[in-house]
Amino acid sequence: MLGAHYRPGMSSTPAEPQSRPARDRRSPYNLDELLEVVAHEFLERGYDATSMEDLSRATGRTKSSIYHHVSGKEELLRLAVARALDALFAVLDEEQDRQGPAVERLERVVRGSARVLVAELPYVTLLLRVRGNTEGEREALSRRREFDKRLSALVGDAIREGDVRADLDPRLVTRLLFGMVNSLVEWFRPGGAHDRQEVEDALVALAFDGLRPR
Amino acid sequence: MLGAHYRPGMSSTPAEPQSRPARDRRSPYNLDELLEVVAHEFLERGYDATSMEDLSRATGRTKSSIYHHVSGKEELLRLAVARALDALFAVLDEEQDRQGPAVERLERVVRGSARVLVAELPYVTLLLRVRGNTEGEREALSRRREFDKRLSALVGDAIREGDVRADLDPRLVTRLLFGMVNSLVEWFRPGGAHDRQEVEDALVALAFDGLRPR
DNA sequence: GTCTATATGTTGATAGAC
DNA sequence: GTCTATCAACATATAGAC
Repeated sequence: MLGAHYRPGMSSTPAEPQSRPARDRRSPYNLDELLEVVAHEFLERGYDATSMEDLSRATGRTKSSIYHHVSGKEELLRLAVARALDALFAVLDEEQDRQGPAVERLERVVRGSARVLVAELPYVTLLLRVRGNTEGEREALSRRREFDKRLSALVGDAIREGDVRADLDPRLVTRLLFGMVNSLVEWFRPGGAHDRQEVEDALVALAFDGLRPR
Repeated sequence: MLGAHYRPGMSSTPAEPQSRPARDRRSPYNLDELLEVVAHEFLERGYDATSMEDLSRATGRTKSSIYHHVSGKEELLRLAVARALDALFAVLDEEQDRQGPAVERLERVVRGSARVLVAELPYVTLLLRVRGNTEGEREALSRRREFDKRLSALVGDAIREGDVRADLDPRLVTRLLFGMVNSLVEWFRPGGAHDRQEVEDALVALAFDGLRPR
């Protein structure tokens, strides 16, 4: 049965003496390109189930060559999730010192987050799967909590200004709202059934006006 | 720093010759109890990062003893996620042959799903993290897709009956709605800041009526 | 049903030539 | 900056006594 009991490292060509890449996918060294391939591999099998051998194959370089550029597997994850966090914070920072009702800033943050999720899909997906096993992951979680706190404050402002219903706890609302936004990473794929704009609009429509026709 | 750089298997007592349990947590063999501990361990570190050695320690049994009852680590995951799937399908099956408007059945399914998520939190969380690495995981994903299909049909019915807005794609709405529901597993903890009923009500309020005051 | 002991392979990472 | 070769630690899983 195809793929049954497949485990990373259970190479299909065990005769191969070492980690020689199957084909030449190399290009002049470039961290961005390396991270792109690495993130893809981490997503496909999960971080822990992906071996440096897998990364070697996927990047068309030997393990040693990868170790020449980064300290190890953990740093690769750290670099990938930092990319996601930087992009997400950029959205918040842009709205931070803007004028206007909080509810409008909130809507723009929802749209901006959705756009970042789509634009940086692999990196954000990795970020959302981080569990805090290592120091690097715990730092990422800490930055995520800071992000969530600022979101919560924004929702709180919108409630106080009377543009968001006041019968629900702001922290609870924030969690559910961005739980919905973040769930995009579970199914959204570029070129899939729904395009970016349609998803963004549906997200805002559902979040602000709900399922029932008005 | 407590737990810094902790990795499974990096035992804090490396002098220990073998997998002897630190304390006696054993009880007459019981699959339910075993699964409960196992699910907890899988959640804490992730499935791949949890070794049989970790499970041995956590259950107060040796690895061999665990292998006496199950074929291996993969079967433990299979049993755990099957539990979640059975509970979720039970919710749908209960509504399946009920009368009344689809929108009311949809609300009950949302509430029922949220209740299952909370009641079977570890198992559902594991289910939602399954990526399809092994045959057992792929079977779980297949059952999940079947579940999502039935949800989508229910949303479609509610739209046709005019009780859910018709300007949004039913599949897209289903994904966002249950993305929000499923996001509970990321933060809900029994005894935490919010209780089950509050969360359930907020979920339904947000889903059906949205953030804006009516 | 639990244990001790061990087989067998993979893992992340390093040494050192080119 | 890439390679070949290799390591020590750890993984899943099994054998067989009690």
